[in-house]
Amino acid sequence: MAAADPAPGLSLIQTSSLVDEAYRQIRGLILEGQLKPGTRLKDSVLADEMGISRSPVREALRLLEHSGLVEKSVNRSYRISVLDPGDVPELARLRCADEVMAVRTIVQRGTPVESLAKWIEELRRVDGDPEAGAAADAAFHSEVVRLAGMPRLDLRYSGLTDQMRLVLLTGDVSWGSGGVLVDSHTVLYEALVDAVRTGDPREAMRLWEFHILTGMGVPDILEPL
Amino acid sequence: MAAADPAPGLSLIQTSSLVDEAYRQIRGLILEGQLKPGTRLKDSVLADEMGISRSPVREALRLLEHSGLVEKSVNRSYRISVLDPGDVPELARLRCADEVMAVRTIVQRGTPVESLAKWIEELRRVDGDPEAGAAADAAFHSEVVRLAGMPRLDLRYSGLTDQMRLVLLTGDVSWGSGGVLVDSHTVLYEALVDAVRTGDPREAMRLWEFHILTGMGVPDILEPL
DNA sequence: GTTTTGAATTCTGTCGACAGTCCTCAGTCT
DNA sequence: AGACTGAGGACTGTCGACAGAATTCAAAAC
Repeated sequence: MAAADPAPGLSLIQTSSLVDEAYRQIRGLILEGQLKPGTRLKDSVLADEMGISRSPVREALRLLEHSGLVEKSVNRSYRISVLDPGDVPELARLRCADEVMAVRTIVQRGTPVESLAKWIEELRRVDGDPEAGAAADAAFHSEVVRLAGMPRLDLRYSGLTDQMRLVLLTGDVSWGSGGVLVDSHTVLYEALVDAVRTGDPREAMRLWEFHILTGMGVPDILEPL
Repeated sequence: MAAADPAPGLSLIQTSSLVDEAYRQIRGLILEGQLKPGTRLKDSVLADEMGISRSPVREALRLLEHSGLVEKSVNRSYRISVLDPGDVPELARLRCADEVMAVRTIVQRGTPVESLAKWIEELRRVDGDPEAGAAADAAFHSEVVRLAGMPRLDLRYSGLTDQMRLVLLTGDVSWGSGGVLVDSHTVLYEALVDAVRTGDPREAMRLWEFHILTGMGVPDILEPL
């Protein structure tokens, strides 16, 4: 234990390990755009910059590789994954599969969905600010997935959002910046509320998928449900 | 570089790293049932048994944790994950989401699906042998996912099958052992062929989901598509 | 001017070591 | 007898070191 734990008081809960810390930091660097896709990542450099040794950094990089944010071949450095627009259709399909399953599960169980309203609110509040709009958009969709109460779905969906953020960082593509964010999500929300009330998820599923596919600019990659 | 590489000839292609080797071996031990769920895994012991040092073993364990086969808390050993029957519904939902998306994608693209026939064949050949039947069953479904041509889907589906195998190892649950494996899969196969011909995946999706849910013993966790 | 070559440097993969924490288990107290 | 306590050993988290492969860069050849 060498790194600076700035909490001198009672830090009972072990501030997780250096591996988790390194993972968070490197992931942050990538997703904040401070390191561009294709950049080479040398574990020794990263370890130096973070003031820790290479072992935890290596484990963190291995995890990032597993979740698709970095790539590597044997005896060769890690590189930040380069996700072109060509990867968007697959990501869109996976996202549809996950979110639609979340919607179905919520409806099947009759889960209350009011917690989504605050994100509609937020979308309205930040209307016009693309940055904040995208964040609220993402939060809305993550919240739906969370409501399904499926921990493994949560996990893989969050990996998916990371990869989508990475696609946007290539710069050749950008979606969802329309000014219709509020309206579009309001439709989804009301459809979900209806579906929970009636117990029939079909219309909500249809709308949800249409929303995702058009939002990501690939409306034609799937037959309508 | 200390471990025995038993290939003395021209091993040009680096036989991957010790991390991958450790990952494969430990995963094998778990899924073959040689280590029961809940068992404590000490990296030092594993490293000793494999004749390598702890570093690669630790990275491998970290990866296994990420894919859900082992669990751990800080400063505490890894343990083989204990997946009860209570985890089956979530796994079934995730499996439905993935396989149904694979079917839709195949139909949308008109991908040829003849490669599935050989697994129907195999199912007929091994009829009566539960072991081999389960293997052919799994192979059939993996092949469908592979046919969708989505690398990320492949990856996460294979993680899913690992977890399903782990559930079976608790011993409290067992599915799919009916003698109807051949018939059931033949129906799926023919429906998929039809769907590809007509371009309408709906009936195939319905049947597929029904097959998965009943096969895993949770027929009622989703409204029929 | 461009390409090739080869040595120096850098980086990765793996190892052994050390400090701190957790677990074990025998001994003690109620 | 059962619960508590406290050494003692065992295991994890992290580090620095070393060998081998990859990258770099400058000099030489075309």
